[in-house]
Amino acid sequence: MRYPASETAEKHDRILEHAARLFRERGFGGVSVSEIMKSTGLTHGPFYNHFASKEALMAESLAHASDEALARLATFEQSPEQMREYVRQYLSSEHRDAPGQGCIMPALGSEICRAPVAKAAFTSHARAVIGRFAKSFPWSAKRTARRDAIRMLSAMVGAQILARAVDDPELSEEILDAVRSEFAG
Amino acid sequence: MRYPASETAEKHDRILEHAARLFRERGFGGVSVSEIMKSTGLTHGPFYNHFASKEALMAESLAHASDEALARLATFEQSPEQMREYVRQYLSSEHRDAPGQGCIMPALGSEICRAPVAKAAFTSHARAVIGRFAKSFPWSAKRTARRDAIRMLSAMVGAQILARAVDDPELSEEILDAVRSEFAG
DNA sequence: TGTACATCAGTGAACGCGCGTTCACTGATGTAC
DNA sequence: TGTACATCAGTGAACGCGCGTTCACTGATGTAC
Repeated sequence: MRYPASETAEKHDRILEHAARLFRERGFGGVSVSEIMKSTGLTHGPFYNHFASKEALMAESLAHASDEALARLATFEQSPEQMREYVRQYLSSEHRDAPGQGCIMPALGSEICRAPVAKAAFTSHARAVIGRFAKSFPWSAKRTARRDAIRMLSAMVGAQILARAVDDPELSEEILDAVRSEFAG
Repeated sequence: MRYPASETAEKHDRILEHAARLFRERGFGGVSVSEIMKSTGLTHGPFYNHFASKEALMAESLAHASDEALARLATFEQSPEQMREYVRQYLSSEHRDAPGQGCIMPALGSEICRAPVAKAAFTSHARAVIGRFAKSFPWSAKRTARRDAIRMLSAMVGAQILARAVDDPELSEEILDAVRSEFAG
């Protein structure tokens, strides 16, 4: 049946929101179109009224998660100390244990390497984050800020992946702590 | 039909070898049992003569790749300069472009986070690599060697994932170079 | 050494299942008059 | 303002497909005598 026009855009966003969370929690391959639609309270049929394919949703949900992440990052760019706090939160066990709300890079990194459709959104996200880090983090020298930003981002992403992949809670904490203390005291 | 007993163990190893390569290239979900068997020159049927399940193969092939990687690492532990060369090779575009022969951490990291069966093998691999790095890399202070080793491993894994996930060859090289120059001049 | 037979890795058809995607149909909403 | 009808997002059955896994069967190998 026909629905109020206002609801259509809202539903599109709701699908995106749920997809972005579920993909990060379980990976692209670990979530079906049906599950995503069910989690928004619909059947799987109208999915194709909103998206051309699952791959298109993957790309769009990545862009959506990127927008959200960059907006959140912006709230930390007011001061050097807040940027350190951002890094502290990134490398927290809370972030480790909630990939669904967290950074797309550790959550989907390995899969994005093999998903051509997803690479464009990932690339522009990575570029944006590197630029923001270079600009806002209290580096010792402006000249090497960009390089330092890349080093920090690499360490943050790697640490979060290792911390999540590891079986032993103590080792997991040790990994987070090692990188946290390097950049955020 | 029955086959010479000597061939059985050899086939087991060949399946492991091909699985370890294919999983790293395409992810656990991106390779079917049939494909793995076909690539060893067999049909899919006898797979279950060798392994209890696909999950069991995932775990065993991870352990196999870990053994190989640690043996390779050992050949670089003769001198500090060789350890730097190891890092240089890890962060090379050759490694980036050949995940099938490369490190399991960037290749399967995100997926291992969600694959309980794979975490034990991953953990013991990570622990071993951290220990070797701490012992053999020319750190400025022995007291902080372990922490430094974790930082370096995190940055290496993160950089390789970012370099692979990124669409733009220039940015990809920049990421590898930033971390390479930090640890290996 | 030669023969008869049990073994068991490999074959390939078949299983149930869930996937991404399609489509004929429904019926409240928005619109034309 | 009231009525008739076209619209189109949602429904849910159905599609072909490939997956992991099973199993009755095959036949060269290894073994018992």
